[in-house]
Amino acid sequence: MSSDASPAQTPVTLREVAAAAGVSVATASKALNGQGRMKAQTRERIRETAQRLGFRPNSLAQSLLRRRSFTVGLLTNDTYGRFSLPLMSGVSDALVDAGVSVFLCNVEDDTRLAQLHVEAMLDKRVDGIIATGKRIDRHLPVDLANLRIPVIYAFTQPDPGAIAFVSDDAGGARLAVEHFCRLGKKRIAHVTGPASFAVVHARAEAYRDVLTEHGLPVSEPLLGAWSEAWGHDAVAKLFGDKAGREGAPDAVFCGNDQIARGVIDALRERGIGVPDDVGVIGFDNWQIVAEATRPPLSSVDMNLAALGREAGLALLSLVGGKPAEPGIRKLPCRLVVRQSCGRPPGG
Amino acid sequence: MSSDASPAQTPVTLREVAAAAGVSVATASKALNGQGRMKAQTRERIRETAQRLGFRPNSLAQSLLRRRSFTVGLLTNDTYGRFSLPLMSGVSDALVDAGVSVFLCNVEDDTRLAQLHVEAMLDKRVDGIIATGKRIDRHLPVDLANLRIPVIYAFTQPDPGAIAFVSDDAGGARLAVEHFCRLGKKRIAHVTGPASFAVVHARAEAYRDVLTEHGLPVSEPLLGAWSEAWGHDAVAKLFGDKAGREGAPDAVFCGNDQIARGVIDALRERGIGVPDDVGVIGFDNWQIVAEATRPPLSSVDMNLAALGREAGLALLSLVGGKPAEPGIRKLPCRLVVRQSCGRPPGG
DNA sequence: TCCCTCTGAGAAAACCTTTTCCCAAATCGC
DNA sequence: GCGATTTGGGAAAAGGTTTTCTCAGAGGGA
Repeated sequence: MSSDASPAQTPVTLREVAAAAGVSVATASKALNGQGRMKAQTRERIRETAQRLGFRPNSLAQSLLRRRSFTVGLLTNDTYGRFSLPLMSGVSDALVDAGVSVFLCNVEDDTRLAQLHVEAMLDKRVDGIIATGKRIDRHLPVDLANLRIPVIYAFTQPDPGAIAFVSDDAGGARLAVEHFCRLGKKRIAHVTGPASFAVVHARAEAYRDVLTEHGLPVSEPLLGAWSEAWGHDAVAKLFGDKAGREGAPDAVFCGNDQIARGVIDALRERGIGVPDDVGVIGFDNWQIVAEATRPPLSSVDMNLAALGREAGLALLSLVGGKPAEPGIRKLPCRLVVRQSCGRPPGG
Repeated sequence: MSSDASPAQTPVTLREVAAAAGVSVATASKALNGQGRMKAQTRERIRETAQRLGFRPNSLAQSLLRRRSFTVGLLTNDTYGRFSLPLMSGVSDALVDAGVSVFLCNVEDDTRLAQLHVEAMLDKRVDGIIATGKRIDRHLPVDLANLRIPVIYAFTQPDPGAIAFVSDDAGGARLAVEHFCRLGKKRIAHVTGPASFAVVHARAEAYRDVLTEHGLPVSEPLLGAWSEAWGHDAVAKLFGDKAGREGAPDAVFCGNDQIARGVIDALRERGIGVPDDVGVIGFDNWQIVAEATRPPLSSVDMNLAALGREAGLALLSLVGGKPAEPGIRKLPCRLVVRQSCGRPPGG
């Protein structure tokens, strides 16, 4: 019904609607926007005419007038990454209801390219920019500090005085280690990534804190690569020479899911049962990995989509003129329990 | 140098440049665009003024006038997918040099959401749309057939009469199987995904063709899920009851990298050597999986970034008014050789 | 001197919508 | 019946740029 959907070669304008309804463009505009005063009957006639002709206002013209384009730019250097994707999805989700579209710009680590994209976005009068990346402790290769439009940082290192949303890595680590404690694990090891990552230290510290709080022995975290291979090697270090398994860990908290997968595979190869002999928890909750491990991997989820949503809403609020306190907001992680961490003693 | 980069609260307009240079806006416009006639000295003075004030033309105003917005929409239903991402990257790469920005719209499988996004894009006067997805044999949940702007399909099922770019799955399968043949493999198996996927049949047929051409025995492809677990199970079926390994395969061509990973793990658990006893080749070349298998996995790459580039360039050409033949273009895959497929007999 | 052609630059329309101001007619109070 | 208010709707400016048209003056040829 409605919309004679003839493949109109050129979009119908307000002027045409007005002519068809026998009124001026001013009246037509007001009728469609619920502004101005006119007979209800006139308003209805104009509405029907617009509907019949399939009129849709030209967003470009509106933007020009309102100085508001209902577009935002999303800048990332994480092309293939699994971090920025859920985040983007959250951003988009928060914005679509406000009629805001998202320009996606991947800038790799190329300053020139980043500059190019930012200028293109400014020229197109985006209402704001969300900057995101693949690491919480690295800048994008471009300066967004004095841009005269609002900028929100998400999952990337912000400029000083800016507003940023990041995951609470320490909190996430606490979730994992405390879960082990609740399960009665006594010797909990931590195998994680390289020292060059800030999150490695944040999580390691939380790991130590929780163990101390519970009066458990703290063994130094094992730092390595973010890879399965390192998880494998770490098991050799943790369980290697021990005759029997006297002092060996009964739980391993891993810095990401790939390490966890390596750990689980290596444990199985040694005939050590997961989760009965040793519990394992990963980080990132990368579904496709977590569900492919045997048994399926319990993992800390950074709630990146939620983080993206928050960032989107914050930007929207800023664009709407509401001021906001600068600073870094840490959003909580959540523990997704599958089967690799073990069941409670009584369960 | 240049650009007194005061954090100007409002962008500088052509009118201000003109005033500062003591000319009319018309002259200023012509000076900056290399149009019209004027003294070289006048032109230069205007250029310098614009530079000094940091003038950048308002893209919205330009678009309104030119009826060309230098934006395109990228529609996908593959939020987290590893398919659409490289593809997007290729699209963006092809367009950025033309000053074209990309609206990314993820529509999941939600018709209402898709409709919403398409209308938002049309309202914003995108110059064209690229539709992509996670499957070559499925439509997006929205009709893009009569849109009065150009549409290109990439890695998704096109409407009839449209222009589409897809990977040549049969060709990709040939690459893999022929490689096995060159390595002297004689009993090549095929473990792949569910029958509901068109690519499963395309690849299986190519698999059969190549074996027949080489006079090798064809065993029926094993259809299952796209998962590691299925790769595991398939090995049981292929190598299971055989005492010794008389009739067992000496090579397995897998429908994706996860299946291949399952196959390799299962073979190792049985003490069967890869690649010496059995060669394995995967599909998709999902780097993070392919490089984590032991040994690293040889795999067929669909060249999705290149595919995205082609799609972007084709759209650009269409937007530029050049007509193009409708139809489906298949772009070649390439075989990425790592260590799982084996070395040539003489090597 | 007269007519013609360049040269250099400005005025104004166009793109499409929104909003402010304005005005004529109708209604109301008395 | 007269002034004051309300009602219904239009004219015009604004947003920033591009492009077409116009025009004054300068120079050239006869």
